Amino acid sequence: MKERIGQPVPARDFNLRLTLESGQIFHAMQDSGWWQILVGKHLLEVQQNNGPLLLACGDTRVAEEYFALDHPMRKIYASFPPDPYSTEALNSCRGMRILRQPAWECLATFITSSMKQVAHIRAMSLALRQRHGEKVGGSLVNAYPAPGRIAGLCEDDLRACGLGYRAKNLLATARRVADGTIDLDALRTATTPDLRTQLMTLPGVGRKVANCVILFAYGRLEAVPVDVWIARIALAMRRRKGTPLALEEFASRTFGPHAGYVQQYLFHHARTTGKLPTR
DNA sequence: GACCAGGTGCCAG
DNA sequence: CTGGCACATGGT
Repeated sequence: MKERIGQPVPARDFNLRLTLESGQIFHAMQDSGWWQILVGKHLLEVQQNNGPLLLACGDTRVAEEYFALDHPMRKIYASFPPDPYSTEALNSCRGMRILRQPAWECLATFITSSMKQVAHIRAMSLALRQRHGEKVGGSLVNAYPAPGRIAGLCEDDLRACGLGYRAKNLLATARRVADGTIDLDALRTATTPDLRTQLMTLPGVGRKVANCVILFAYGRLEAVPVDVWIARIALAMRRRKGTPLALEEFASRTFGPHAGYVQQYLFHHARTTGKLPTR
């Protein structure tokens, strides 16, 4: 049991555990009361007990950026829709942040997420990291394997990590990133529609995965990934069937300017309680 | 065993 | 444009 103090980082309206367990990232590790989170190859070791974020390892600026401590939470909460279900989700998830993830690991992880439960996504992510990622000193998990690394593997190497039919997609996308067919960094300046169009050219990236990357890695807080839970919720609130795209447009309209935040709170609330809006 | 999971891509009508 | 189906894997 290592004893560490940790440098306090002011963090109002921030709930570390909730944020880490909300289905945005799948590789956070607990180590005797501290959380280890790898941001690319940068190790953060943090904990929170009813107050500031305590940082035992890692750069303060990296932590502030990654945990998005600059997000204007009061303004975001004020923009939540006023219906009872959204209010309930807000109250039960207060302090959950939309992280700023490195683009590649976010993209890759959500390619592997299709038709998988959160626990399975985590298992695949950890297998990929431990078998093919670079070691990082002091970290229980390895870094997410770089595009070039995955590009050099074969489909069976990825299937051995539990990816199933997703192996082909991750491999093909890794090769396109590695050979420069798409430049994830250059896309930062693209408009959201252009960004989405570009991401959706990649194998295994449909509208939902693209929106996850747009929200979780590119910080476009208006993006709304429509998965099975959000579809159920939107259906119950809208009381009219529709295509996934129609449901996304409904959500974008109804959830307001920070619809991505609302989406994440509703998703987590629904997934963990099983409750849906009552019409 | 059936059913479901933070979907995507393809094909028929 | 829409609906239906295959695609791997692992857990109730």
